[in-house]
Amino acid sequence: MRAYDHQKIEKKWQKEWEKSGLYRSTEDTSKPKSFVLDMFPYPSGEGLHVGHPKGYIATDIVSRHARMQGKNVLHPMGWDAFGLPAENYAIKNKVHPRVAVEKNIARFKEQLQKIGLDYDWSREINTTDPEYYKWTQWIFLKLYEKGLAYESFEPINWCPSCQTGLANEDLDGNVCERCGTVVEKRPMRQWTLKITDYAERLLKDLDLLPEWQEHIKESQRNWIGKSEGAILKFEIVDSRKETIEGIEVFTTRPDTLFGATYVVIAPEHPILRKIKFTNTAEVLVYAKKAATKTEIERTTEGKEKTGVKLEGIFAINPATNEEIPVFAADYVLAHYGTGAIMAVPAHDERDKQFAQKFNLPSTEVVTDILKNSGEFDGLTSEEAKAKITEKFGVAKITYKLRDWVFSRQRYWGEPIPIIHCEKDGIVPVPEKDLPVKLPEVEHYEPTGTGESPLAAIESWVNTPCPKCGGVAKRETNTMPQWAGSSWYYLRYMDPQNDTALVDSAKEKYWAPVDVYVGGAEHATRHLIYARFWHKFLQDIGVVSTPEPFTRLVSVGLIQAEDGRKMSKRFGNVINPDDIVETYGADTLRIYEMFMGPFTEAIAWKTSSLIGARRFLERVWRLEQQLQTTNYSLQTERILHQTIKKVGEDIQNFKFNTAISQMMIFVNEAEKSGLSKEQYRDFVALLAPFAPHIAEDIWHELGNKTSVHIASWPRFNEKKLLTDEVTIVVQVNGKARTSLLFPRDVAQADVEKAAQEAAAKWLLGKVPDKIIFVPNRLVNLVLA
RNA sequence: GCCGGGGUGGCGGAAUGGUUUACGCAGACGACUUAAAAUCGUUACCUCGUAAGAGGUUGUGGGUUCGAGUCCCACCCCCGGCACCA
Repeated sequence: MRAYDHQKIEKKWQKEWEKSGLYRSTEDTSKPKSFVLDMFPYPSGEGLHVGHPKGYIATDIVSRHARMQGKNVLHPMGWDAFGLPAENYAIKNKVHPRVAVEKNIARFKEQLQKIGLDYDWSREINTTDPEYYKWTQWIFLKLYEKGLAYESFEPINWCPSCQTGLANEDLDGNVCERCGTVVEKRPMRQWTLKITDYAERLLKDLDLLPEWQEHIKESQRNWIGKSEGAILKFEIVDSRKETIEGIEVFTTRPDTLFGATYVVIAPEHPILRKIKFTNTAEVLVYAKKAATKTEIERTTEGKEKTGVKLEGIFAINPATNEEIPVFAADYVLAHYGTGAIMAVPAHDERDKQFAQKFNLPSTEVVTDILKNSGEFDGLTSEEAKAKITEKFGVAKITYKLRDWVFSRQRYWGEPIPIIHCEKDGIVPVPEKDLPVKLPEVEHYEPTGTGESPLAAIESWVNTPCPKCGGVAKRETNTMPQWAGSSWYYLRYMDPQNDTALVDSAKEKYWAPVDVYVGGAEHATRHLIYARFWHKFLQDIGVVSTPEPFTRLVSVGLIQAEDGRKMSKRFGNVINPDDIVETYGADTLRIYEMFMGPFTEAIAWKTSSLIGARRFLERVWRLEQQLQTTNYSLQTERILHQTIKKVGEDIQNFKFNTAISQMMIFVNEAEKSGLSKEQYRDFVALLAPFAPHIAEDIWHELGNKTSVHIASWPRFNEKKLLTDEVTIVVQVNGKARTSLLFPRDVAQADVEKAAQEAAAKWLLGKVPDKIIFVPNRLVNLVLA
């Protein structure tokens, strides 16, 4: 018998597949399409560890299965190579980011190819390729044209370690997601994208995505943070009761208006600098102090409320016409709602704490229904919300989602295609001049000044104004890490096109992505940004669907054997190259898919890996069990069960149970023998999981073309069932024994036999009731 | 605090309301071998019992049902998202 030499086999078939272009995708409109996508990696310097390929193996199985079902498959791969990880690596290792990225990509690609993934490498993309980022810049110009990209000067999150501004999405709480440093607030000029214009669609269209996992949709809902409420206007009066100003508050509880006993304004609110009160100096000191507090201080002070009363003025509760005091306090956030609230201590925990500290009155106005609320007494909260809003204000919806801070003061990113002209102000780079290429620089370290290192390259910065030809400078900020990944799936459809982002016929054929697999950590980052850009691209006619990804499956992390994250820092990294070398790519693939449910996090265990290898060796040895004459009916039945289950399980990403069913088949085939046809069908089922060994056996069985373009085996419904069934005999719901009957045996026959078999437990009594479940069980019930 | 997902042998895990622990890892015993590895076979939830067997068991406590890991109620614990967001 031939030995199972995984190294020889895997090398041989990988070469063969590449030579024959087996996995090339074409726009073959005669066939149904299947676009299977992985979140593309950023090529870090550490190379892959065994956790990375888990998702790629899954999409590989799904795409191979689709191909065998006669679908036209697009399963591409590329590199998300701009951004902080690549740049920080480059700085640390003192190599140019471009050089580092090229090297890392080569390494990643080599590692991926060893695993035998069916990527169409002719469609490989790289976000740092000018031919690619030309279109990232083009999208920015379109956003600018539509008023969705704007310059702003608001204080934003600044990472003192990465020395750049960040978007809210780049934070974990109040630390930089990349480096873990606590961020500061820093006012600076920046480019911002108006994602908030799309908040409602991003939220509502989650309903168009029944095939997304609920927790991802839930994260996005939380992140968008929609609140429905009202804006109510309170007059501000001085001590002579003369109106000096009005202030708007936002509330989700307009029904509690009669219980509003004071008003709180955020310390940053401009009205504090506009109106006069007797203790202006004290208030401004408080405001200044609040502004310098970091988020950490504001939230870790035990939520002890602080604030200062605005002396000499009052607000008028529009419902009660009572004069109520006004405070500045930092528990009210300037950037949410209107930056001011009506405080209802009886019905809000925070207001209650503040009221207790400052000894303020509290009026209960809602129990089951409204009370102490004048004409609204007796209404339910829901009724009162509508009526009070109507009478005293306007309905208003707010979102927690903030506009996307889109500029980075770093070198390694797409240049923002904008020119600042002394005369014409902001002038977009004309489309024909794209791409604006990232220039070569000697020093690419961040400057920390709020300018990117590009600002120092005068020959690049100084450029004539496209409009007037006069003196102008280029925008020197670059785009964030997430820009290139916000639309890359479209480029795979048409990677070489230099006249359009994507040919519309190709887009109509491939879109949307059928299955998208990647890490759950992208729920509120990449996946929100990509949905935003996609909707924008739909609005300008580039794409034809409302959502980019029909189905989203998040891959569960593979942790190190010690239960921690696999990281060079902990010295617990397992390199897939070593596993491929020693056990083979097919073993690695089977093991990773067999470990447990695909979406769950799970610890790597090298000692369990051997089970996957043993399984493949037993598959290999089945050749010895081949029978030329009569074949086992048992084997045939389990084969058909296996065909059914493996097909269904692949659809449902239940690879672990698909593999265990294949193991059950092998156990049976070893015991009872199998025919050549049965072996052939089984190898076809195995092919998506272990493509090399399957291909090798397939050819050994005399097939001349690849197993990977063979037809997926069909099962016969009639062959799934046994002729005999085991019927469980229960007495009072407790299993006592079991009996063998022909399938579909009559109830009366079973009842009779069961009572005899269970005589011992019936104690001579006759059952009061008999429950019969055909082909499954009989339950003899004694009262 | 709000929301989402979980809790089953020594371990990873399976299980349309119908014999809990499939499949695999680790273990024990046996076969083959001069020996070991590999391979094959047997065994294996817990308690009591020499055994035949009996009883118990899916985080805890209730409920529905002939029958509950699965459905309902309450609680405990773990993982994830949001969070002074009005």
